[in-house]
Amino acid sequence: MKKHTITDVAELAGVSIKTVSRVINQEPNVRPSTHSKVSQAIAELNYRPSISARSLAGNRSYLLALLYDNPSASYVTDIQSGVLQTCRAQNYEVLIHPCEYQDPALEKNITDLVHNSRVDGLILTPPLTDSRPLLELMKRLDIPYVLISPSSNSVFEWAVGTNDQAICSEMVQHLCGLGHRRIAFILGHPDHSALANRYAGYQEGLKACGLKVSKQLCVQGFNSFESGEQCARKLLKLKQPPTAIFACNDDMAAGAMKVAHELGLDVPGQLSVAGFDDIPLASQIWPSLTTVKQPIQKMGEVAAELLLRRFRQQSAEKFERITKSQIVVRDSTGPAP
Amino acid sequence: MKKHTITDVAELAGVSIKTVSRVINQEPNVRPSTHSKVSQAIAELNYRPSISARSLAGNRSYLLALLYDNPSASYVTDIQSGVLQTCRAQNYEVLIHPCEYQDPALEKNITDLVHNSRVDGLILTPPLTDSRPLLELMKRLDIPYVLISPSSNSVFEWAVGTNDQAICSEMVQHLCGLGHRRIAFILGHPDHSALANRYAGYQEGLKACGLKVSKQLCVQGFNSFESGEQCARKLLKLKQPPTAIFACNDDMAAGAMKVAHELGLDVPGQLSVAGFDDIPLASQIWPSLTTVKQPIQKMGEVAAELLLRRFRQQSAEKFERITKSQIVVRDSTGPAP
DNA sequence: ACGCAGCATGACAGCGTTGTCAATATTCCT
DNA sequence: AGGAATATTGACAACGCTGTCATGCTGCGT
Repeated sequence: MKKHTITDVAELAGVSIKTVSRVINQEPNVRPSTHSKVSQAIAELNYRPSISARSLAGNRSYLLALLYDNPSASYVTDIQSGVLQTCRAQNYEVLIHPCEYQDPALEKNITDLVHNSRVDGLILTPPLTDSRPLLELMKRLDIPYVLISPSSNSVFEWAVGTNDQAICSEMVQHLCGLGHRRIAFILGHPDHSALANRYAGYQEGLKACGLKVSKQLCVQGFNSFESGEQCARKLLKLKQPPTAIFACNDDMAAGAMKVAHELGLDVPGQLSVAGFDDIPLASQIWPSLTTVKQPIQKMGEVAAELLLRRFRQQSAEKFERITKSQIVVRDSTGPAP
Repeated sequence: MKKHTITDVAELAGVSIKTVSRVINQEPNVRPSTHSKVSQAIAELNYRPSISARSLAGNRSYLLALLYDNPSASYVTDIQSGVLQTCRAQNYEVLIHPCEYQDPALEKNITDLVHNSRVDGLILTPPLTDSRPLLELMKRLDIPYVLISPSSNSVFEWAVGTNDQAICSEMVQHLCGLGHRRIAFILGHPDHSALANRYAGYQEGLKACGLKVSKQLCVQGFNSFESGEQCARKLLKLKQPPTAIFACNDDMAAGAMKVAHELGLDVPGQLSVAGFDDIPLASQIWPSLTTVKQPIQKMGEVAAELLLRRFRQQSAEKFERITKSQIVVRDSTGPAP
C-alpha cells in the first residue's frame, strides 16, 4: 500500500493540487462536479494528507494538548476519551500532558510545549483551570484554550461548566428527606476553587431544608482517601456526631466509610455516607456508595468541540454548561437512625 | 517571545544551517569548537526545532502511539506516565490511541493511524499484544513496535515482560503457609492470553506446596468486578468451599469480597481473598486487599526506551523482563479457619 | 614537500502541504 | 448583447528542516 500525495490525487482527478487542497479543507468555491471528482479520487487512493506538511505550510499542527494534574485515574481517562472522540471525528490528534500545578517550572514547561510541539490549543482540567498565572501565561502566549469545570467565577472564559452547586444542594435535600438533621460535609482541597461550588451547594441545600450550617460539621479535607479517614474520625468523635456525611468526592467518602467500619458503625443503619464523582470504586465497595455522577466523558467531548470552534472563530458561545449530573442512590445512605 | 528558526541560530553562530542541523541531530563530524558555538546560540535563542518541518524533511514524526484496550483506568494512566517520562526526555511526543481489540475495523483503524499521523512506532498493552492479526499487520506496515507484558511465548518479540507466573506461585505459597488447603483461583478473561501466565503460576504454586489442582476450585472470570461476584458465588456455594480465593485481578477480588460481605462471611476470618494489580481500590476497600503490585509505570518507561532503541537499530536486546513485582500483604488474607 | 584520505562545512534541492494572487469561467444585470 | 461582478481554478512561492553531494581543510605517510 503505497503512500499517496496530493499530487497523485490531483492527477487522478484531473485538477490542480490546489483544488484538491480546497476540497480537503472544505473551502468554498469548488464546483459540485469538481468536488465529487476529487472526493472520488481521494477515496480511490485512500489518500490522507500528511500532517507534517499541512502543519508546516499552514502553520498549525492539528494537535491539541490536554493538561491535567488530577490524581483520579478514572477522571483522567474519561476526559481523555471524550476529547479523543471529538478530535478523531475532526482529524485532530491529542497530546496528553500531565503536570503539577504548583511546580515552579510549570510556566516554562507549558511555554515549551506550545513553542516546541506547536499545539493549536490547550484543554485544562481542575485544578489547573484556576491557576491565575497559567491563565495569564496562555493569554500572553496567545494560545487558544478551553477550561473544564473551572470555578464558578469563570463564566467569561471559554469553558465547559457544571451544575455542581445545584446537585449538591439536591443531595443534601435527599439526605434531609431521609430524616437526617445533622449532615456533615467534608470539604475538598482548598486549592481547588472549583470544589468550593460543592460546598456552596451543601449550604444552599441545608438552607432549603430549614437547617443551619454548623461549623463543627464542616471539616476540611484534601481530596485523598486518607484525608477522608481523618475527617471522618474527627466528625465521629463529636459529642453530637452527624448521622450523615457528605464528602466532596468519592475517595474521601470511601475513607469515611472505612472509618465507620473500623468503629463498628453500620452503614447505612447508623451512618449514611454520600460522595461525589461516581468513580468505579463507588460501586465496588461495600456497601456501595451513594454519589453524584457527572458526565465526565461528555465534558471532554464538549471541551474539544468548544476549542475547535474557537479555532474557527465561530465565537458564538464560549461557555457551555453541562447539567446532566445526577444523584445515584446506592446502599450507603438510608433513613436516619 | 518570537519563534526562532534554524536560520536564526545559524546566523548567530556564524555557520550554515546544515551545521546547526548536525548539532541538533548529534551527527558526527562537527568540530568541538563549532559545536559549542552552535549550542550556545541555541540556548541563547531558546531555539526548538519545528517538529513538523523535521518530520516532513526527515520522514519521521517524533511521535509514538500508545495503543490500549484496557478497562482499568489506573493501569492506563500508569503506563501513560511511564511512556511519557521516557519520551519527554528524548523529545518525543505520545499519541494515545484507545481501541477495541475485537473491533473488525481495528486493522483499518491502525493502518490509518500509521499512514495518517505518520507515527514512528507503536507501544501495545494487553490484550492487544496477543492479537495475531495485529502483529501481522504491523509487520506488513513495517512499523516498529514494542509489546508490554505479552503472553509468555513472545520472547522473540520486542517486548517488556513480567514475572507474573513466579509471583503468582509465590502468592499461593503464601496462602498455603497460612494454613489454607482449599485455595480457589478465579481465572482472567480467556481472550487475554497474557493472563494465562498467572494461572500457570497458581498451578505451579500448588504443586510446590504439594497440593493438587482441583477443577472445581478454578472458575472462569472475565476480569470485571461483576464476573468476580459471580465466580465467588459459585465457589462459596460448593459443598467444600475454599478457604481462600486468589483472583486474577483486583476487580474480581473486590467482587469476591463483596459477595463474602453479603453472605456474612468474615474476611479474613472465614475467607481470605487475594488479588493482582494493586489498583487504588485495593487499599481503599475494607478490609484492604492483599495483592500483587507490578511496577506498571516502570514497564511503560522501559517499553518506550526499547522502542526508541529500536529506531536507532541498536538491536542489542529486544526483550527485557521486569521482575520487580511484589506481594503486598494487607488485611484480606489471614490464617485458615 | 606531495598526494591522498579523511574530516568539516556549506549549497541546494526536496519533503507535501497551504496561502497569495493572477487567470479564466460563469452569472447576472441592464 | 455587453460588461461588471463573482465564482472557479491554477501557478508558484513559501513553510523549516534533512539528505545529498560538492568543496575546502587537515593531517599523515613517504
